[in-house]
Amino acid sequence: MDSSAALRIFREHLKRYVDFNEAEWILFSQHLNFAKLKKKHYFAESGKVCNKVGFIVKGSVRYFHIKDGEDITGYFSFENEFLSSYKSYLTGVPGHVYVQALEDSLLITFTRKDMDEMLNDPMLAYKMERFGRLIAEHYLICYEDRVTAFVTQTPEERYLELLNTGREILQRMPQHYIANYLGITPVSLSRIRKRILETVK
Amino acid sequence: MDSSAALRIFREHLKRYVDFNEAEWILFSQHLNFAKLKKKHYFAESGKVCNKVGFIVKGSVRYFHIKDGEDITGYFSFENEFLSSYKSYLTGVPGHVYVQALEDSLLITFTRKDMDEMLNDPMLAYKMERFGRLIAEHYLICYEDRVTAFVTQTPEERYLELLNTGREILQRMPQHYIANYLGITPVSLSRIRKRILETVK
DNA sequence: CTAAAACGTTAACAAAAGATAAGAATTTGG
DNA sequence: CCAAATTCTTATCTTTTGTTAACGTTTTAG
Repeated sequence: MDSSAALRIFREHLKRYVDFNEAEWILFSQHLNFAKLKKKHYFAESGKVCNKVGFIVKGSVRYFHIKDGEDITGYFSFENEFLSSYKSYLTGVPGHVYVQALEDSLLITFTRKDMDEMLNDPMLAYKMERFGRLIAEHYLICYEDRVTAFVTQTPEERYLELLNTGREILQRMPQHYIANYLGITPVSLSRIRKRILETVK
Repeated sequence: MDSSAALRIFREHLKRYVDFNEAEWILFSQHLNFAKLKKKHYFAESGKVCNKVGFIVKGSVRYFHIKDGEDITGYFSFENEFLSSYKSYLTGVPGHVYVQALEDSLLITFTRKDMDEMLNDPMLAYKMERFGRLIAEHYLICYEDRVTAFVTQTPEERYLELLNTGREILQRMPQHYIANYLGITPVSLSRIRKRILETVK
């Protein structure tokens, strides 16, 4: 895929959030970069400031933390989703999360510096504030739902819900990552799956 | 407390996010309402669309879900924080959460309709987009941290962290609400507390 | 192609959490 | 002021999860 095809995909996706006119789009796209992220390479690392946001044109990433020497997967992103170590990007403080490509991926990125320039450019400021608001609101809802699931559901219920709504995760992610994502160990998820199979029988 | 004192507090708090000039502030404040919410009364209810956001000048609220006839507390808000059934407010769809005053509370509120008017008013649009963006980013970070805690920490670790960072919750909320907030039962939290006390000895 | 790594299941045991109930202490709401 | 409700702890029992290790299968990387 070439850059212009990637740009088209990105622009199409952004229509959900903001409608840039031609002049605005030209200004905006001047601040965009294209990046290939090879499998297992990092978009963000714990202990480092993440100064950019990416949009996944092709590929996928996982977010993970390292605790007691073990890595624990907390989230995934796929095509047409954004990725960043958001807290670090937003606050400028080093993050605690690793964001790693799960396959060779194609990204469109912009830096915090570019975003600040756009937020300060009278030609773009309004649209960029709006863009930022709608993206943040979108992910706020995602995280709110996830917290609710942890508070109100058992691991088994969370897995059953994933069976209904998380096709992409189920199809594309190994089971031990999914277990972490659900807040349990891989062994425990294996048992839950067995339990469900026996109940269905 | 009278309305103008409440307004001053609100304006002071908003400076963290947006700096309104006098003309903007006059326009903005025309869209604000003052509301007293008596203890145990609801700001939002499951099954209903929540069409407003509030700012707590005085008081506190808890968010809870009802599952199998039991209520499960998921979150709290105190003075100088916003409250809403955000997903419902943002999407216009009925929410699944109850937001209830824990004490007689004083709120400043605005409706979704008012916010939309402001977002469409050329005099205010830019500042309101910015306001919305920064608020959403703030709560996005809160929820991201919370999800990370559920994925990477045990209930005991989450409680120990609350001991370090959650003074307000610990001091103002009964223990069984805190247990729910941590994703466990009240009985389990009581045991964790006992375990910690015995370890310290 | 092949050795190494990664993945998923299962087993056995320990640790933790859920469910239920009882009882004491505290708070509450007329 | 007082009865009722709430809150917290504790005990008992059951269920679930964590931990560790083993094993076969699949995937990966050189």
